[in-house]
Amino acid sequence: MTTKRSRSLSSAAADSNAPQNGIASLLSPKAQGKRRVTTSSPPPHVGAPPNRLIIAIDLDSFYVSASRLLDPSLIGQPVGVKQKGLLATCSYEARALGVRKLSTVRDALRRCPALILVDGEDLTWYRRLSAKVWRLVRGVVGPWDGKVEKLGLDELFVDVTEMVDAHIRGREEGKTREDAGRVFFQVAPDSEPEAGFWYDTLGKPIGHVLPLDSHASSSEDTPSSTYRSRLILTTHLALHLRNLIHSQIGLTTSAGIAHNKVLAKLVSSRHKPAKQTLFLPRSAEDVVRFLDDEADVRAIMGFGGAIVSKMRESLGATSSEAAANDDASPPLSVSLARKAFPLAHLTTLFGPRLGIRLHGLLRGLDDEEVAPTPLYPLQISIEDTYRGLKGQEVVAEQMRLLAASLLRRLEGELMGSGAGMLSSEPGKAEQMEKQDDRGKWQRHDMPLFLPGEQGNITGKEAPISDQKVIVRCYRERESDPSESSTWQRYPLTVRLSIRHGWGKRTSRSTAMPLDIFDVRTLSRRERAERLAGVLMGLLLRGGPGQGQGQGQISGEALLGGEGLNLINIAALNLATRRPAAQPLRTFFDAGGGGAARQKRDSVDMETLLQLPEDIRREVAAQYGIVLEEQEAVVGAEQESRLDTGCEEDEDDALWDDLPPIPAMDPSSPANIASSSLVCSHCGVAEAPWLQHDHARWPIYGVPAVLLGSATASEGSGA
DNA sequence: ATGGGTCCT
DNA sequence: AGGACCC
Repeated sequence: MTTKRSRSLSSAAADSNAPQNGIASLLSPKAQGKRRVTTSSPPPHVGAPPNRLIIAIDLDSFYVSASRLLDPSLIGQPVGVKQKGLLATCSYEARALGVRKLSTVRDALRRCPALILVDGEDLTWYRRLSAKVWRLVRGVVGPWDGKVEKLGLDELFVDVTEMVDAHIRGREEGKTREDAGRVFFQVAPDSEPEAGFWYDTLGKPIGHVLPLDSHASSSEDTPSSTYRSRLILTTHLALHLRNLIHSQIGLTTSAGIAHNKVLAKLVSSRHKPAKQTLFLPRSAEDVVRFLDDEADVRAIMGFGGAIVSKMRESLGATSSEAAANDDASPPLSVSLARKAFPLAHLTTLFGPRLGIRLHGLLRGLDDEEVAPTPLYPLQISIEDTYRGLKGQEVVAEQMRLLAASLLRRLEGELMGSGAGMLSSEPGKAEQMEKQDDRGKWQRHDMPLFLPGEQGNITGKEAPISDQKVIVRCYRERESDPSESSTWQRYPLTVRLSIRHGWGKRTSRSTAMPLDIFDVRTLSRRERAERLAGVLMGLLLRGGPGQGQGQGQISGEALLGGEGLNLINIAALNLATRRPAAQPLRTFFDAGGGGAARQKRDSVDMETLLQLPEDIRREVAAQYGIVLEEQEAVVGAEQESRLDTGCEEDEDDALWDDLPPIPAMDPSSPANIASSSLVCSHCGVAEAPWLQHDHARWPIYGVPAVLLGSATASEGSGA
């Protein structure tokens, strides 16, 4: 995106279908050139590069397969993995006996008394295995700037464009090994025994191909045979990755290969388990025809419950009245959605950005990049559900339990020894890790508990009538944290979310008490106690401001009507370095917001201006935007952004080094008007509205008496 | 429904 | 802080 491509405004109204990543991207540059002469030029697309090669990988019935790695006696058996009263997933053997994913445990047992239940509420093992798969794949494609994105625990998106094209370049330059009509695809730049795979040069794809007649008739013209062969080569790479996951980790996968994420994911589920599918359309009509096979728009990633229900509502207003409810009504088909919702309709319902995106999705257009999953997550949270949790002590007790288990997770996932986890060779280290891991896990059989129908005293759970049913739980033996292990990330914020019997979630957040990081001097119980204290404070005494009008979260939540239904605790805002002490929040609230917000507001215009011209005009007209003016404004913004070059934050940098006070330039007259604003005690220049706090809590924003002690406690309202 | 996650507004 | 999406 470095060079600004000249925009040919003369491009005819051509086709709103012609495409960001539709059929234009299926044409080689050469073919595009030809097409440009005969018809009109496709709108220049600024953004996702065309011609991407995307693999979507799906781990087959992941919870079941992962459980089987821990407990081989589950192999070949009907297995259901339960979370509370539901089956999160079940084995294919169970499905053959009539068990359905997401059915209630009671239903499943009725249909299949032999069903073996596995506890899936503690995700530790699944999370670890999932991360291992991600690291394995990233280890292969990473060196080529390949991107690997995790979606949930059991799906990956992989962008292998660079990797495949590098191979093809090497092959054109005669740098690859060939033998009897076969070529070696070397997947690691300089591996000792060459890592990679052989493929034949006949150009036959591996696995299934859609649309069905797509590969049979190989007309030479459109789309370009080069692009087709790149996709076909990608099927070999996909198989290689899947073989790797199977041999190194022991999981089978399904995969889809296409030129964008949405289509790759769609085809990956067309042939299931342990199969792969290539999407190889010859035209935009092929794409649309393929999508029209879907009876439910919800199959398209991006169409969720809220969107579909809003669409159905809007449809019901003009056609039938019975569209009110989600569940009972028949699904909205892709073809109906496309015909009934022209662009203007979608942008009216959902705004320009989302509207345009959905409009594209209905035509198979998706320029969303594969976003590499970072080494550490952006947030870590735990939650549990209840049946009307009431009473301050009862709630406090649960809070302690949840706090302790959050701390266990933070220690497990955010502590380590610096460079430890990176790029281990697939050979020994992985094997060691594998065996190590599994030895520490033990099975415990617990009686089955299900949410009770009749109100019970704890408000939690009641055993179902048949006491003989057991649930297999797998737990890791706790091991001592090694001496060299230190925090790699520090969550600066903790957020409490709750749900009452009735309504939606509400949440609020505050600074993380810093002594939870003191693993050497404080026991987990002690640290959990402190965290739980902060959380109870959040629950009881309303929001950060004093006179908050909407304090629905407080008081009555503990005693009133229905009690708590859900508690979720999240650790977020993960910094790379340990904060010195509690930051002054007011400082950031005052200083930080403005520039970033402005930037974000301008994004809408930028994306609007990047659209194909006809769509841009249509949306602009609908919103009364004068395009010429906006082009000038955005252009100026882009240039000034280059000038300043000071990007600043990038989340951690802001928080890292320093207590916040020096972050504001004290020498700037705009900020500090007179020397009377310099603190008489410590000499730090302070904005007027902070003088009071600063006097109470010099420098670090905590009371001075706490600075000497080993652990500065939270400096919140004392 | 569950026990998580992501990004956008 | 809440809402949408994903699994």
